[in-house]
Amino acid sequence: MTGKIFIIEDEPSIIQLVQHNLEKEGFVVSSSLNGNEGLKELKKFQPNLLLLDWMLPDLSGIDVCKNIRRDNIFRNLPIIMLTAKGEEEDKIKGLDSGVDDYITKPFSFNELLSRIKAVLRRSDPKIVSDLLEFEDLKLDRVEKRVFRDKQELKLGPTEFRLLEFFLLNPKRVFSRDQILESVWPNNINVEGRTIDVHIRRLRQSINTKDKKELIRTVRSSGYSLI
Amino acid sequence: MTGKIFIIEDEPSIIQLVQHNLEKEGFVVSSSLNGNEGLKELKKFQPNLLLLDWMLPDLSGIDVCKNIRRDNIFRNLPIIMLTAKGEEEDKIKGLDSGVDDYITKPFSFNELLSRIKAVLRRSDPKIVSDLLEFEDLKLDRVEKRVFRDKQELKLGPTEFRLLEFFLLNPKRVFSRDQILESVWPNNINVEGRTIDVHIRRLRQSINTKDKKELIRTVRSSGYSLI
DNA sequence: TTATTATGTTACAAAATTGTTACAAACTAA
DNA sequence: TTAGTTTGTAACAATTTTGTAACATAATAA
Repeated sequence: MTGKIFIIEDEPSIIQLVQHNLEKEGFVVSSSLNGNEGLKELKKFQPNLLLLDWMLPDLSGIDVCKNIRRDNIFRNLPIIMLTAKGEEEDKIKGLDSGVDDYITKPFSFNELLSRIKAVLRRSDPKIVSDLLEFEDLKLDRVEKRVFRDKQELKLGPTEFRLLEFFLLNPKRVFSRDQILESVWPNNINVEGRTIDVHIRRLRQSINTKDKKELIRTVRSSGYSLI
Repeated sequence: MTGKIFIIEDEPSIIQLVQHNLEKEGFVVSSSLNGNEGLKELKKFQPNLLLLDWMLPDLSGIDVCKNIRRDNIFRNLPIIMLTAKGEEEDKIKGLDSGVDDYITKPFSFNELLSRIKAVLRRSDPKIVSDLLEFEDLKLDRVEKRVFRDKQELKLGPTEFRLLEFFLLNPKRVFSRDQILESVWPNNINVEGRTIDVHIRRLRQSINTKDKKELIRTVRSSGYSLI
């Protein structure tokens, strides 16, 4: 999961929720609170998919949509429309607005995620791959398996989640706090050197002999894949 | 059941329901919300069967159907039309539109499934095979019999459904919740270690001596066939 | 250099997860 | 009905995983 998703939605709480969860899934996410600004940002951001609210303070979602469909570059940008329940569902359907899917609020994040995956699978199957790769490392999120150069590695649950986390943003340095928040279950608090020890365990698991170190320590900052 | 099914239908809730259940049955599924886009996607997706809504925002189902029947490659694509109740039933029947079957909304999923199977059985009998296989394991869904390498195994009802479930998605890791939802009858709630015990029973039944273990335990995640 | 701080490494007990067995209740077939 | 299956759950055993402390080593600053 490595695509870019743009959100145009005027409710900050929804953006907050969706953005945070999508980033956890490995997407790069950006957003705007209104239509006009959104259209501008869109071109800079070059997303693989757009989440578009139906009711916006300035333009309507439909206007934005039409605008995009006229554009040469973004004509084929997949769009998922967010609508409040009962909110002119008929209009959305009736109008040939070129929306790829729509979902009515309130929705669960998992429901949204599965639709995003479905739409992306149609437009660009590479993006929704459940296989994370980095150098000679492969992690299969469906089968829960990890390979280094053909050879399967045996990781514990936390080691697996930790590696999965790093693979979603290779090369990027994460602080211990960031790692904690993303890898450990919510409202669990571990303290002290716990993460260091888990890093050590992960290192031991993936560093088969005569293979180069893949986890870099950035002193006083954190760790990263390299 | 290994075929590909494409859906053209403008109500996401119906797509959601049908897609989810068809995938449970082992089909690969993709969809579009309108006729024009659907026709394009169709060619990329190369389905074995098409579920086509009668009322679409742009083209009518009939238009789509005619369009397909003119196509050289998809001339013989089996099509099942979905219609709202009383919605011009006569026309559909009367019209020689080249539809293979139709079903009126609302319909039960099982009703749809049996029609799909019937149509597929005519067009491509291999696809509706009721034989699930994995390595040296064979499960016959019609005769309700299981073989491991020629030798018949005797499974209890729950063991059978459990194995059937795993065979529909071999290698994939399922959580206990997912297993519960798919294998146990709806709104039944079992709790605690029930699933683990059933897994143990299934293991005992299929692990004839000197055969390798086929069910993998993924700690903190669930189980999978392997 | 030395002092200080951050990270690596090891060990271990507690906690969590899974395997296994047994058994009573529910269900089936005859 | 009765005899035989099947099912859910509890109880206990075996195993793995986890967090933390303690000590070693490396990096940095003074």
